[in-house]
Amino acid sequence: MSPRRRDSESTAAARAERRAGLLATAAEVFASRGYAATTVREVADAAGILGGSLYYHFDSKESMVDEILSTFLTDMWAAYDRVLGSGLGARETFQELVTESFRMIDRHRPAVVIYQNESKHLAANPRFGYLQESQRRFRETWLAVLDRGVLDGEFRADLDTGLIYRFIRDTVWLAAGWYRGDGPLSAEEIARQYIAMVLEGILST
Amino acid sequence: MSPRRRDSESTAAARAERRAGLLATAAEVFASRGYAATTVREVADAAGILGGSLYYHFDSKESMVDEILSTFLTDMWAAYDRVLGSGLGARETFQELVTESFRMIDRHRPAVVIYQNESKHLAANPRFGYLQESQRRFRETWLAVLDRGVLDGEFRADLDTGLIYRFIRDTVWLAAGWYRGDGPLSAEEIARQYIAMVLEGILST
Amino acid sequence: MSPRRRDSESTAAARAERRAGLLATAAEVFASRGYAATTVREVADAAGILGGSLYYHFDSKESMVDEILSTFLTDMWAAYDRVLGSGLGARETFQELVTESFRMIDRHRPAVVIYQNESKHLAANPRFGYLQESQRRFRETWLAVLDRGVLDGEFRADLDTGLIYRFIRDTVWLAAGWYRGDGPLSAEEIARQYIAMVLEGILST
Amino acid sequence: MSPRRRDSESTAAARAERRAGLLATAAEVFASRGYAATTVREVADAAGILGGSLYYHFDSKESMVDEILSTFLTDMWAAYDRVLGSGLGARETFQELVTESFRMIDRHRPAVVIYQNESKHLAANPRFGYLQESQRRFRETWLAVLDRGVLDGEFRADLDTGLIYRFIRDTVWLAAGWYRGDGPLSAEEIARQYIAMVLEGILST
DNA sequence: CATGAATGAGTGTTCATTCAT
DNA sequence: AATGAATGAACACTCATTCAT
Repeated sequence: MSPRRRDSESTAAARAERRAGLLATAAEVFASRGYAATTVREVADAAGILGGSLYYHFDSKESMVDEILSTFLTDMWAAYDRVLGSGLGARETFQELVTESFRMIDRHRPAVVIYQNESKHLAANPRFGYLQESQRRFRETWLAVLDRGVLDGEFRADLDTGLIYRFIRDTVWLAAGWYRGDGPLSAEEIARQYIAMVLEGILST
Repeated sequence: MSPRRRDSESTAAARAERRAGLLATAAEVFASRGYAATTVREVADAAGILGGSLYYHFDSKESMVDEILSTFLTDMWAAYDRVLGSGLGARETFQELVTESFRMIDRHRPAVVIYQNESKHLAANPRFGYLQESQRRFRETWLAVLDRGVLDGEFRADLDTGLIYRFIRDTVWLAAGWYRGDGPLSAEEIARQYIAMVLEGILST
Repeated sequence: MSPRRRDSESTAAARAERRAGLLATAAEVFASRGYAATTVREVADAAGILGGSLYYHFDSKESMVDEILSTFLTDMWAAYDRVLGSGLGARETFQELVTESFRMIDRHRPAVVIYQNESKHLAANPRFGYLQESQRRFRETWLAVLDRGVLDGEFRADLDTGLIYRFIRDTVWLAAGWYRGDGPLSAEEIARQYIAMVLEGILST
Repeated sequence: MSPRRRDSESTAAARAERRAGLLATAAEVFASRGYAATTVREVADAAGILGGSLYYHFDSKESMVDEILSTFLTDMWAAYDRVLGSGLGARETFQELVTESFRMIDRHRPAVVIYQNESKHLAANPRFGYLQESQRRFRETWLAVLDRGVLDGEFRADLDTGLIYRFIRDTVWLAAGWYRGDGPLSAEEIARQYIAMVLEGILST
């Protein structure tokens, strides 16, 4: 490795690190104020620079959310695919997917909040076509798990799986709105309680 | 009734009807595009008038959401209070509250969507202080039902009621995002399935 | 006089009276809030009718000021012409013109205030060409009186009459800004004090 | 002085200079068109930039007049206080205050015009409370000078000082409406003539 | 005569974005 | 990398004016 190469690598790495830091800041602000309601200046203020300076790092405000959301979704699908590829039964797959979802909230909380609040509006933009694609796949995945569970006799036969899917999807991601990483409950603990509720119900037996 | 009174009544009624119609239009647009992202001109376009004309009927964009949300909340609390005052046990109260919630979604769908998406940001404005108050009361009400159910032995003793409350709150209102009054499922049918899931779980027994 | 004519006369008279009443109201509002800053609705509110209703009586907001100002100026020039045609000397003419000016303030206070505050801006509009014409004649008249007074030896020979004219013009009309018809001083009393100051100075002798 | 300090000083100075230049332009436009009737775009046009660009330098149209007027008043009171603190008699104080006033017109002509035309309306806004305070002090100052002059026997005993004060106030500031710095008369020359008129009258002796 | 609803041009202001330095 | 000044389109809102009733 020549010093020259060393330099260009370290500057490229430094640049990537700066981008990531700025994106983390932006995600936090977008999540708390809402993407549309957040001004570029607010993001810049939070990062300690001037509004115009952000444009050295990013093409536009839109490209910031874009990167935030796609990073999160890539990570999420990697985790989901790991679960789906491990040959578990419906019930165990259910448990693992829920658990991974809460872990995602733990790791990407601002991104999940943005995803939950803004993806419906953003999806109208062709640039964010992958959001619709991801939602389609998400639905497909969950329905398959639920349907197989019914078929295998693990889940109740009278379930409207389309309906149950919607309830699950909504609750899982909305937890990002109130989850605090520093609170008393770990992501795994929350997942356990949630799984217990959905699998066994809240009635005493 | 003199003709005079008749006239003033009918014009007052006509005015109220026009307001209500415009508010319904505004609610629809706010719900689908988001309050902040919706321009006054878009609302006016949807109503078939010009932007400025809305200001003959309303003071501001803000006063429109205000009226939309407070009308919904007033109606909702009337229904909730009817249930809470009828002396039912925890489990039946739970069922009735959930059912009423889905009926609200049926009757006030756009308002519920707005409430769900925007109330966090709007609540920062003193004018919308009633949103925080309503949320506080909502939480109090549901926690009381859940806690009593645990105490009475109707609900499982190991529930983290604070956590369950959050899950219920999220799912119930988020259903407004996908519910269609003209779809195959009535509000009562959706409520029944939801109640079954939460009370008994999705496992086969 | 036929009853027919009587009717049309009385309605014409009633209409003229209504106009005059509305104009008096408008003048008051224009004077206190400023012409540009006053909305048509404010004038209508003060008159106890709705904004649009004013347009039954007047073509436009502009035509209201127009009528207010031209009525005042017509009255003023009639009084000035009476003085100028009575063959008085420079000093007595001076005294009489000042006295008439203060009487004008007494009778047309709101109009004078509007004239003072707005005529400079209105004069740019061709419709108000008579304002410039009136100002020209006003200057001519006063300069003639001052110059004759100097020539006749009644006024000091070292006066810059152009300068003195401006001072007089400004003070005389500006008095409309603070004069109250119901205050302790009559228009004639104020005129006397003003004349004494300008003619003899404020030094003790 | 390090280059660093040099830089930050020169940019801060450049910024202040730009502000001052824009304010001078704004004052000119406000004075000639009237504050309310002037649009922000007109100010910007006069400055050779676009409407929105003004908001990089100023918070609002209001904050521009605010700065214009308060700068003028601060300067004026500094000059007045210098005169009042120099232990002169009533007559000489009178002469010096008048002279300083005309010098103010010379230096702050547009600001004086705005002050004269708009302060009555602006004073209704709490932000401009200092206008009322300044007017109160102005009146107090002049009345004290006139009253002392009467007491000391320098001014005529039969003066209604309240009335004379109003005349003086009006004329002095209204001169800003016609004074041209490049005209034939200097501020001091105008002051001399004005003082002569008020002190000794215009009658020949 | 007056109302009530609407128009449409224009106002102050915001904000994502650009670019010379 | 970042600044600071500017752009220009868009926004919420205002208001003189119109007109059917």
